[in-house]
Amino acid sequence: MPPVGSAARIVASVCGKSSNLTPNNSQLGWLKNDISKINNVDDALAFFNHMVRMRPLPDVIDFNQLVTLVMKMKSFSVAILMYKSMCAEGIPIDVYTMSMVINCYCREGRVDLGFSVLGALFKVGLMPGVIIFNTILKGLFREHRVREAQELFSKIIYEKLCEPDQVTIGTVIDGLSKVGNTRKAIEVLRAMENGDTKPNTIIYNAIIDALCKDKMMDQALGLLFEMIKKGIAPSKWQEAKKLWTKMRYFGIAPDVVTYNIFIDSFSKGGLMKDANAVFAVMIRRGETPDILTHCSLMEGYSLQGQIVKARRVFDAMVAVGFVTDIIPYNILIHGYFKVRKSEEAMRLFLNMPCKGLHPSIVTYTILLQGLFQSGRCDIAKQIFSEMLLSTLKPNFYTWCVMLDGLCKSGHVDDALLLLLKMERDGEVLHVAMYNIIIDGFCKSGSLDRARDMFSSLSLKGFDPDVTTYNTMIDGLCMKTLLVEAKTLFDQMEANGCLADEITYNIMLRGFLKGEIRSQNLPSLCFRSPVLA
DNA sequence: CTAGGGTTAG
Repeated sequence: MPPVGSAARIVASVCGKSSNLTPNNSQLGWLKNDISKINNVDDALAFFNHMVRMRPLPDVIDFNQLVTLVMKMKSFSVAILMYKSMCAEGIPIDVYTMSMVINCYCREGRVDLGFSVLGALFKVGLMPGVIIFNTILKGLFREHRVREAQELFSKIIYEKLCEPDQVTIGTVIDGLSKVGNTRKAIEVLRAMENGDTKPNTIIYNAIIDALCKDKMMDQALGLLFEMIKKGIAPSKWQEAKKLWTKMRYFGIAPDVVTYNIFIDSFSKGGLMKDANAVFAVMIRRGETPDILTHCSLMEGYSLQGQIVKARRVFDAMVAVGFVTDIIPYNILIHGYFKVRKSEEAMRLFLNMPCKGLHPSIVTYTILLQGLFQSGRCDIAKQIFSEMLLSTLKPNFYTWCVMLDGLCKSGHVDDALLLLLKMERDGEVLHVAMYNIIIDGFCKSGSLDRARDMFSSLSLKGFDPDVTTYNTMIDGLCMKTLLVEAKTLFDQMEANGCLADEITYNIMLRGFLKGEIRSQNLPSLCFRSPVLA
């Protein structure tokens, strides 16, 4: 953590004195008026700097309002800087200020620092209320610290740390749902239905969303096994429908979010008829579709390759001024690449700045992936180097797309060079990146290099994952090195890495293709979920 | 008149 003392000077040096938003205390209520006019972080910082220097000091509420504004702009680090500066300058702070700072830390994935502010809060004799506990609960779930979140929830209830409310229980239900523990989430919901704090729309939405996403998982698996008929309705989906019915029984109205969840889920599952049916219901019940509703429909059509329909939704969104965000662009660009219309995708990309929208790292990642897939790897490389000169930083997905694109376009050595450069530059690396290179080696006939990289993984501090093994086993099977493949398969299980459907498919295909009725085959068949 | 929970893109 940076030292606290110099924060005010940092603020002062960052913002300078160029702002035209200078406090003017000639009239009563000037401060709130001016704060409400601020619409960017620089002005907020400049205004904060002036407030700090005013005598008498503005009220703590004024400071809090400014911090609220900065948080709405998602500039959490700036809000934290303001808080530290206030502490250093001896400006009074209250529970509101501290709860916001705790939230800032939580939103940045630093719930640990949130706890330290909580400690500071106790130290100055303040007591956290239910809101602060809710914030911390959310922060724990956000960092997948489910155990600790559940423990805190228990403490809240059994040690009466505070009186839990709808938000407390909603946060817990949402957190459990998001890690796939819908069973437990529904348990909490049942308890709630019988308790004093009744569930509301938000709580039902959280579970319905989780159930819909489970349905997607079922569908994906079904597709993988090529066993499903269209319109399959797995158990989880029935559960979602039951909840939907139940909501109405309890007199809890579905809202835009509820409809969006269903539309999004149907769209992603390729069930556009159902998505449109829900859309119609939504309209009939007087709910207004929003940006997300349209994005979901657009994505649904895109995924189905119905780019004309997707474009129609996009144009309709533009017409009503809905396209204030890059996400619709990203979805449509992805859609054009999907139907191999890379020129139109590029055209959209180049047009974004004219609309005052700037491509994000996600846009670039979509673009690079599309260009590689359509065989235009020279342009991809060029755009990538241009991007490196901008302020956008490649993330995990971007790196993977680049490495994979280079490998699949026959530039395995360039991919390796890129990975080595990433190692040198201290990029955050992941075993998935090595898997891509290993696959590239296997597919380009350099099995030895694949083996070398595989065995060097542990030296670099990475454990092979199921994909690493699958890749290597596949490479060995391709060369009908079945004994070595089987050895690796056994080693995989011995190392506690569980084989998945893909592993079995690879093994079976390899052994069958090799026309070797190995003694291992019967046992493989028996254990394969495909044939079981 | 200031603090907390739900649905979008790679």
